[in-house]
Amino acid sequence: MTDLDISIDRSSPIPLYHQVASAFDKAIREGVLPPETKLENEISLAKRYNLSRPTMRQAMDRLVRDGLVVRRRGVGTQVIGPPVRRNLRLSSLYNDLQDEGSAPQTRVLTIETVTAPEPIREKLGLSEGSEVYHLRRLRLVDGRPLALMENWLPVTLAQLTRKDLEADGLYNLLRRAGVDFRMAHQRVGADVADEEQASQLKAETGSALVVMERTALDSSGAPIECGRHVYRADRYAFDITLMN
Amino acid sequence: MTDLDISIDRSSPIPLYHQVASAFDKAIREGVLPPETKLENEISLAKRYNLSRPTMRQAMDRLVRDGLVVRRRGVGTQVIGPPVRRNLRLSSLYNDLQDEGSAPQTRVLTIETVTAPEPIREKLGLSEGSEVYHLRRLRLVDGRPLALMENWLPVTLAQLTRKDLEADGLYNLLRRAGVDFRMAHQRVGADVADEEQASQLKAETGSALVVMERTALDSSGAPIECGRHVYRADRYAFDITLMN
DNA sequence: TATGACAGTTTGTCATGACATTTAGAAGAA
DNA sequence: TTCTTCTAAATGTCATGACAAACTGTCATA
Repeated sequence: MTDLDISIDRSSPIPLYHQVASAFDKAIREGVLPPETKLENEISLAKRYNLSRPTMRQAMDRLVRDGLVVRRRGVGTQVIGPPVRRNLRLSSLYNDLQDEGSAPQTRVLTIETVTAPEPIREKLGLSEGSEVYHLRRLRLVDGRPLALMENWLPVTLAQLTRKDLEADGLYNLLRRAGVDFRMAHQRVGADVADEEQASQLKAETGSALVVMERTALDSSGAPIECGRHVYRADRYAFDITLMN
Repeated sequence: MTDLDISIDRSSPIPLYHQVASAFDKAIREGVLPPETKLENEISLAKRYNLSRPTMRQAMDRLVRDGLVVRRRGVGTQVIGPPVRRNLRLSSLYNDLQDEGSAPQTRVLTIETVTAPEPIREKLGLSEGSEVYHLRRLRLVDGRPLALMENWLPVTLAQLTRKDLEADGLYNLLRRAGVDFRMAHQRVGADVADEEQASQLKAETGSALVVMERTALDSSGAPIECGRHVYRADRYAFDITLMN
């Protein structure tokens, strides 16, 4: 049972429940409220912070949903522990590498506009004869090849140049062009490197590659982009956390 | 704008907000409320179903969190569409295959208890000299080999026999023994098949394998089990949906 | 015709109040 | 000593009421 000192600014535009939830979130992350700590009951917490009980509950709802605390009827509320990093957000290799503190580099191997080949046309839900960008790029980290990336997207989405693509990640460019990413269907499998892949990735022909295929959708559910990326298996894998 | 007929049973132990949310959930899944349908405002919905507005909001909160509807202040509430299958639940290959309508079979190659090797001891957070089960199994579907699975778990968790393991999935056996799964950290990569793997999986030596490593934790955060599974890449891949 | 202001609409936030359900511990009975 | 019942504590559900913030559409003015 711990008393947590929180300063609540009632003149702030930030909702009260959000201020309280954030303060508890921070205290849990920083270990001020360690796992298994029993929190005061809702009624007394609400009194302590001079809030109504539903407002206090709303703050706790947030923490429960974030997996930081557990509530049991008749018992009380207890800290579970710091949040689990699940890797479920729609991101890009470029952004992921940046988040890790790496400096991703891109070499554009192909940038062309073509009439969408049949499987691409289907994946992107385009009509016959639609034009798409066909991109092939090599991604390097610290000067070392990591992935070969092939992507297809409608030309109507954005104007892309070699220079753009070598300066920033594709998803960043699309976002800047107003594309509204909502979700992506992703499949992770494996393959072995052929001669060209091995050459580009500075690996042995026949070595293992992690293969990721993805179709990204915007908020109306329309496909934006599809692609196939292959990564050196000795340098990359996909981490995720599954929950019950 | 659509009127949805809902029967609410006020004598039922099921909370009112849950009954309403379920009815809307069902209507959205079944296309009765198709994507982009504008729902009535909260106040009039609450009146229609003879509920208080916070109760109606609580039902809508559920739908918003499940990604079925979107709410905009000043505008109203709109159906997004049926839920997206994200594959984020902690499951097992056995259960996944069953869910797909397949009949998984298991051949036990190794079942032994050993003193935990150092990397396993660390992964499972065990003390020096602890005994663990070491399991190696072949999983087949329709008589065709799909995956080679190696798992390690403390002997204190359950009594496992060859017969048990060939009759049911490991996770099912552990659940039946009272193990409380909470989450698992999973990594998906790639490798190439050595001679033994190729032989067991009826594949070519040097062919691509999808590699999944996982450590499962119980609800107290203690590691339960860790394992490394390799799958024929031509037969299996990991599908997931990422959201923004 | 275009822009800005205003009004109406809808969701978001917050409060007070009350009852129901579940849990754990204590007390009583066998 | 063990089992059952009861009580207190805590969360879960639900209601009424009120104000704030964001959005859209309409109207007036330049």
